Amino acid sequence: MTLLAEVVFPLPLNQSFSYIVPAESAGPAKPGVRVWAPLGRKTQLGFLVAVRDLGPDDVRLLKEIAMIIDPAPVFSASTLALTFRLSQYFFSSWGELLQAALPPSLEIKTKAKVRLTESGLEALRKRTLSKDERKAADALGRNAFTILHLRRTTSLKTMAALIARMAKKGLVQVVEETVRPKKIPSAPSERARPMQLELDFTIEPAVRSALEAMRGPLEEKRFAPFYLYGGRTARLGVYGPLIRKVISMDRQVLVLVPEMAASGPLRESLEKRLGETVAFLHGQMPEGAREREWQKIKSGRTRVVVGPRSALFAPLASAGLVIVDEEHDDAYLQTERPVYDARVGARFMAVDHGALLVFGSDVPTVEAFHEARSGGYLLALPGDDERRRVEIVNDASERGLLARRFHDVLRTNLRPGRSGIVFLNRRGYASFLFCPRCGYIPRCERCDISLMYYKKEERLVCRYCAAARPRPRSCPKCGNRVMEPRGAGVEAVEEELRRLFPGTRVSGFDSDRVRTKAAREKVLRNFEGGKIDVLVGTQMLAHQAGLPPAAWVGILNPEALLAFADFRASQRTFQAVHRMMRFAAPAEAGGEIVIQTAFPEHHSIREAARQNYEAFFEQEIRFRRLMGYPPFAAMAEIVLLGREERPLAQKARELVRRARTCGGDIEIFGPAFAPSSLLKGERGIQVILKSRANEKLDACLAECLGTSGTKRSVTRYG
DNA sequence: AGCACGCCGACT
DNA sequence: GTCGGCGTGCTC
Repeated sequence: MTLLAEVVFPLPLNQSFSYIVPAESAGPAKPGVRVWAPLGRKTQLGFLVAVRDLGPDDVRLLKEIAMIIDPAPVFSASTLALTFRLSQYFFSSWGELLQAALPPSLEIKTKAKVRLTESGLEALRKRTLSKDERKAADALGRNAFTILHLRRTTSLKTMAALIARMAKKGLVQVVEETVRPKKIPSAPSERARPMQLELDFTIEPAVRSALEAMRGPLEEKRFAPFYLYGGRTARLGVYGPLIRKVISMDRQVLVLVPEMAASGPLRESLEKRLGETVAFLHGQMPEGAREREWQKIKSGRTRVVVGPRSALFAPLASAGLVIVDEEHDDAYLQTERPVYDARVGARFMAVDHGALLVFGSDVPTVEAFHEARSGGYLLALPGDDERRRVEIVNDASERGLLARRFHDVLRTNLRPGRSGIVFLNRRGYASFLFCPRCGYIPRCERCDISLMYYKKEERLVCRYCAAARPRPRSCPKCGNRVMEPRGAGVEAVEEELRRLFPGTRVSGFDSDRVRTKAAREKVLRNFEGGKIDVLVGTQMLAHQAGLPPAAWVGILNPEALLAFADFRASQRTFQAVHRMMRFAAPAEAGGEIVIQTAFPEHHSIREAARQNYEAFFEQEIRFRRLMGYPPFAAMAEIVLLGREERPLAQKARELVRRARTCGGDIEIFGPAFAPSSLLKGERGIQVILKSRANEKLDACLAECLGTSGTKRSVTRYG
């Protein structure tokens, strides 16, 4: 009987390919081994995911696997299952997800090397080469080098272009060489290091009852979800004993955190509480360190893993507990390929391992809070948000950039030792220029959105494709002599602050001006050191961790986030305001917050200011129910991408036609132009599908997206 | 993602 | 008249 192998590749393809397993390779041909297999005209690295017998459907000519790389599987059955489920759910490539789950020592990298061809050597002998070509050819000789190496040895800056030209003429050949993975020294086989154990003597009743609630499923080793709704301190008070219990049962623990920066303190405090080392896994760690952590987890020497979303792929043999801390954070969603949401992955994993799934946050997503409450697994803990003194200023009837009341607050606060922060989520000087006579607004030709205005550089810049051009002196349409800036950005706020309060040390913090990590740190150090009176920043500043509490915080127009046509706009606004408010010192320490907005009564802004999540939730869930949005429905947004509108529209119509065949349970919105083209110079047409049942939506998505090879993105909600 | 096949503009 | 642009479709 001929054996067939199903192979997936780390390419953006979501399908598997069947290959014949050579008779002599039947032994190691197990799911989870890496293989080399011919695909098209190349031999590709792939992952064997299943073995089966030749069936009657295999009528096409099958190729043979070229080589089985590993003598034994490098992926466990549970890693295969997890990545498979994620690929199904998010329509991402299984192969790319498996690639993400590989330890550094097993990653195969290719390096492009350049070699002179016979005709290249002859041309060198006959001296028919140009000056630069000759330099490259001399450097090459009979060897193969990388372009980087050639650039260094010849000091020709445009080496890449030169090589491309020479390759076209057939003078050189570019070959992909697989680089043997460096032998990475394995970790010394130390036992888990005992550490100073910090014990909590004050176990709150709420913590005690939360632990009590989780005991049953934990001891029975069955899947059960829980949501710890409460402050960080209280959550940690639950995580600690819970993790200890799981360890004592000889099972492993995965703790997911939103960002790398946030995981340091959590890891330390866990180590203190647990009295043993905690593994830390992050994609941006140096390879050696990542490999060592990986090996420690794999061997079972460390039983607790902390990391951001990619830590989901840590090689845990038997997880008894999966924690997703700060559940509300968008960083759990990987928006680049392969697209997946670690919160969904955490659930798949917990189900697969029969583990406890614990979410934690004091500002949960509306969906998760609702699910937890109606599913009876919401555990309320004490909050630890200190009270903040907040004032909301209505700027609907104000003329200037800063409302008078906002101005007053600044005046009383701008004195030595009271540094503050102003948040405004708008880069540049103005979001666009506007002709007051004819209404003309300069737009980007490629992206068809208005161009941002940078005053100092006197430039207009596209926020998507970064294309820039000088600002027009007069209106290009009607010749009017003035173009007015509209939609003030951080630079305009800085200018205004300097004008109103001369001598104030104002510094900006946005992606345009603090590009590098070093620049960011320098500004933050200066702010900490009291060398900056006012720091004006965008969302980027709001995502910085570890700043000392500011004496005052000004939040300018957070309602801008509500303008997005997205059912989660309110949630986003609430979260953003909440996040920014945390930069201010608590009221009892003299901290002050002022929010300037045109929508002072909007629940997302008002309740964030009152630090009342539950009141926000009650209002938001009513809206979601009324509109039939998640969590009362499952939604998916499909964006078809392409350069030309016509074929896109054609495909969108085809997609809608297919969606209609799925039955009346599916609501279809669109096709419509995707708001603000997502990719540089491309157009997007979107179709939104909505259904009461997630499974129905699943089936319909499969129907709509099944085989079409069009460029697209799929986002799922609920 | 690559890579080949296939139909419309600037050139020997 | 060709060379070559990248739009479209396939890879077991």
